[in-house]
Amino acid sequence: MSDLGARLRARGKRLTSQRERVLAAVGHLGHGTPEEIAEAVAADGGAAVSASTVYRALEALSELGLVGHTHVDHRAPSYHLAEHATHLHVVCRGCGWVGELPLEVADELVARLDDRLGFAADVSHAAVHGLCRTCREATS
Amino acid sequence: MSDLGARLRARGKRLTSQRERVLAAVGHLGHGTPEEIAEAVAADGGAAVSASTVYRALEALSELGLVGHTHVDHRAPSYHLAEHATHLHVVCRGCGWVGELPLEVADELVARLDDRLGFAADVSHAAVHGLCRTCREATS
DNA sequence: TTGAATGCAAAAAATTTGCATATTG
DNA sequence: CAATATGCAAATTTTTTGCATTCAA
Repeated sequence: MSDLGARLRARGKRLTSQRERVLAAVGHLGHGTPEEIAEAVAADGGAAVSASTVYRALEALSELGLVGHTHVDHRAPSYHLAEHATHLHVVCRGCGWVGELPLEVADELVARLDDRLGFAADVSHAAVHGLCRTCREATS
Repeated sequence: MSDLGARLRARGKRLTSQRERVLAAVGHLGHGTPEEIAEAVAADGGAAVSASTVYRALEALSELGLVGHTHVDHRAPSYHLAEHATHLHVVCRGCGWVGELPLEVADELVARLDDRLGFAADVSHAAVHGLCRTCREATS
């Protein structure tokens, strides 16, 4: 992966310590809500960053494609590094159960999106909703 | 698909006119945020329902598996009928572009989830995030 | 009846925005 | 320097809760 500063500059943005720290925190946490990320940043030794800066940093990093986010639980976006080795979340609408699966299960979907639209899908950490075996039987 | 009242009762819940109207509004709208759904319900001729009731009704209907929701734009869950004939959303993290594709592109993924977990995935209206062709080139 | 559901209004979250000030390039 | 980013605090927006009241079963 290339240099953060260069990537930011390529988009007319600037490299700041806050952005570096937010990015580091996301990588360190694996997954985290904006609030958790803010806490992690505050705990890295430096001064705390304001909530708005965390939001703005995450937005900037998302535009660069460096971080992504998912809505596993509906209230609370969870951010992660785009390149983080990952899984796919499977969320049950009935009981809230959350399962994980290797990304390979979505390989074909990703390939099709690339073929048809030239779209680079980031399925890592994506959440697929539905009903788990138990709820599925209970609801039929 | 069975009767709404029976389904609710099977879960110890009750059939109310508000729940019927919320369900009807979701079906009529196709897609809608809780707020839009509340407006649609208010416009159906009956009395307006309170926001909290809309939230509670959507939650109840989701538990039954009758409605689902997606986060196309991150702020604002969009609800839809689980059975509504639909598409898959493709959302670009860079520019916000939203595309649509037939559900078939995810057939294999759905089949795998069923095989491996007995999970009934509702990929309809699901949103796959990533970078569109344009942003992809701009960011590389 | 009896417990579940509703309506309201108040309370919480979770974000976003305006602006003066500090920084990067 | 000029333009972008940050910090704060205030303003929004979105959801959730407490409770008295109403309604379904």
